[in-house]
Amino acid sequence: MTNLDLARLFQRLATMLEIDGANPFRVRAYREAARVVESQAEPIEALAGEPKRLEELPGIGKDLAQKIRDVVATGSTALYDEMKAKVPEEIVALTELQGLGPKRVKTLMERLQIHSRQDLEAAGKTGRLRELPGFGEVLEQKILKALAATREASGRRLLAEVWAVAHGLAEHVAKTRGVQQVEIAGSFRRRRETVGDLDLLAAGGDPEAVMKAFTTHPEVADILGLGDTKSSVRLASGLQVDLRLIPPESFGAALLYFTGSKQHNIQLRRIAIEKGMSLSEYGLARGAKQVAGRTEEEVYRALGMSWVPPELREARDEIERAIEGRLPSLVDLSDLRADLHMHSDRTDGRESLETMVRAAKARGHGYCAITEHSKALPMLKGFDEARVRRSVDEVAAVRQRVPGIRVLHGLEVDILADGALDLDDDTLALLDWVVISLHTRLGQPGPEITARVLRALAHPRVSVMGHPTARMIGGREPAAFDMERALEEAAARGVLMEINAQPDRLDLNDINARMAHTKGVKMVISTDAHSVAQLDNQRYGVFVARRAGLEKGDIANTLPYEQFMEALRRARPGGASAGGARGATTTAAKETPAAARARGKAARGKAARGAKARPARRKSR
DNA sequence: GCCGTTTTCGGCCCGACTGTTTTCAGTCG
Ligand SMILES: Nc1nc2c(ncn2[C@H]2C[C@H](O)[C@@H](COP(=O)(O)OP(=O)(O)OP(=O)(O)O)O2)c(=O)[nH]1
Ligand SMILES: [Mg+2]
Ligand SMILES: [Mg+2]
Ligand SMILES: [Zn+2]
Repeated sequence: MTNLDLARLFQRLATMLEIDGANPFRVRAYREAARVVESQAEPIEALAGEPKRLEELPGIGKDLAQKIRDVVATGSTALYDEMKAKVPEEIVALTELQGLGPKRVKTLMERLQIHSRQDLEAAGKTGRLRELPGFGEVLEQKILKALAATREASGRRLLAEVWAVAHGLAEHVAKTRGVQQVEIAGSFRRRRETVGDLDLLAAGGDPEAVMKAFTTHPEVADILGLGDTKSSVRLASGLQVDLRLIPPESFGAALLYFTGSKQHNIQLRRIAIEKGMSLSEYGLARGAKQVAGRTEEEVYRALGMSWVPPELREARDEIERAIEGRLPSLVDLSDLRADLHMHSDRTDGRESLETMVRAAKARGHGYCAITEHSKALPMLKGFDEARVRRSVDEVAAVRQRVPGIRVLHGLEVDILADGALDLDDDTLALLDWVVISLHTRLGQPGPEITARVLRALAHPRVSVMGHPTARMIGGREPAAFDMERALEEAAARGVLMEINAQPDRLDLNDINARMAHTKGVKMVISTDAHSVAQLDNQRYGVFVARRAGLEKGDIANTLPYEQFMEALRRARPGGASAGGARGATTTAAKETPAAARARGKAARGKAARGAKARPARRKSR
């Protein structure tokens, strides 16, 4: 049972308890346990086997720890079975409909024996909902409308998918007369990989005029709520957008509130209470006296801590660190100097190798790697050994034609079902940069795929593991290998891990990247671009890194070229890059060691020196 | 149900909008 499965069960149990009328704080405890379980990098299953480990998690005490152990062992726990008899599991999903919370769902269940969306729709269509206490005609219509909307239209979306519309709406609101400031807040500002809605914050202007401008935007299909300080709309695409309007003197406190996360807000508010104050979106106050509120910094400072970057506001350990002044100095997009995972039309990319290299250079990169697929993916024209040999000259030619950027001759080599690599060692030796990836047999059971990954990571020519789990957001589940062991192996062997920046991959994700960091693994942020436009996705990878709390020094492709190659040589003395990729048009006269090997010449000298300079780190395990 | 250099009991974040509530509960952010 994965952490996500466990979290979902406790989330469901919380709602069942809530519908049953349980103490709201008890309900909150179950929700909090679900959140904590979901945010753990290590499998809870494993922790459950060791004494006291679960109880060490915040928000999980004796009781919840035991219930988690029950679920891990048997798939359920007595309370869950008991609640299931009272509150059918299917009922829980009804609370996702707007306007239906635990109380009304309880009424539906008890008065009309409604158990499913179908039951609810039938009752609505025959006008039976409006009769119920706490219901009415308006709500009945609202429910019918919510039922008609597809799950997809109202579900979460990729951050990249809403990037443009978010900025468009913010600009629209900002143009309204009198409006002084507009920010996109919520999960968007925290750069979560998906967002449930958009949350806009504005200050200044006449409330009526601002709300009117907002709700009459051409994309707005439906107005869900309309007040003086807060309105909600649904766009034609189904995306919900909330606008909060606040006086300028409260803008910082409001931005803090509206950025969240909810749990971060609650923790800050508790600290305010401890200090004899009260925090809301209007400001931090001692009694009737405003203490802070114009800027976020002001509020954090008044609470005794430093400003927390939005990406870290997830109620993990950021408040503790902000108090102690131990917040990381997060990596920034402008720190990146390379893109080390790119495809061209030689395999499944859209543009030529030269076009991709020029585009990487135009984005300010000092070096890049071209990494076509290998032969395990014949549909994508994956390279076999002969094709790699021809590629050596193709890359050399591009180095000639595009001065000012170093080009690593790389490949994205498939990890075969047994953990062997898709190309022979002599061929791998032609490469400056070896990305290894899982693309096939992703459904292998945990032990099998763990062994497969560990074997692949142990290959001396490997530079980096690409999109490690192969998950697709909203699609494929992550491969079931033991990430902790894989990261330990990578750390011991100096293999890098990729943070793949494709908006629907983001792999490693923030949780795994955080664990990688604690294991001492360095990472690279790469776009895996199949077109020039996709080179701009790098920022989404940076967001993942920032959410993981990573600094510039944790990301290898922030290094200048020479230092990057030197670090690779040190970390991978037997590796693909042992000799260094010397090819660039500026030094085109010099042959790269890889190229030399390609023509059967010895390039032993440089590789050996690299190895001698610093032996491989080997961590005992 | 969790938690604790103020507590092992008694707190647990705080505010906006809606509809039917005949004075505010329910839901949501
Ligand atoms: N203090 C407090 N703030 C809340 C609460 N619920 C939401 N907020 C704040 C923090 C949230 O980040 C912000 C926006 O609410 P959303 O429901 O849109 O959540 P968020 O954007 O974080 O995630 P999302 O991707 O939309 O699901 O409002 C709450 O119960 N208490
Ligand atoms: Mg939101
Ligand atoms: Mg919202
Ligand atoms: Zn791939």
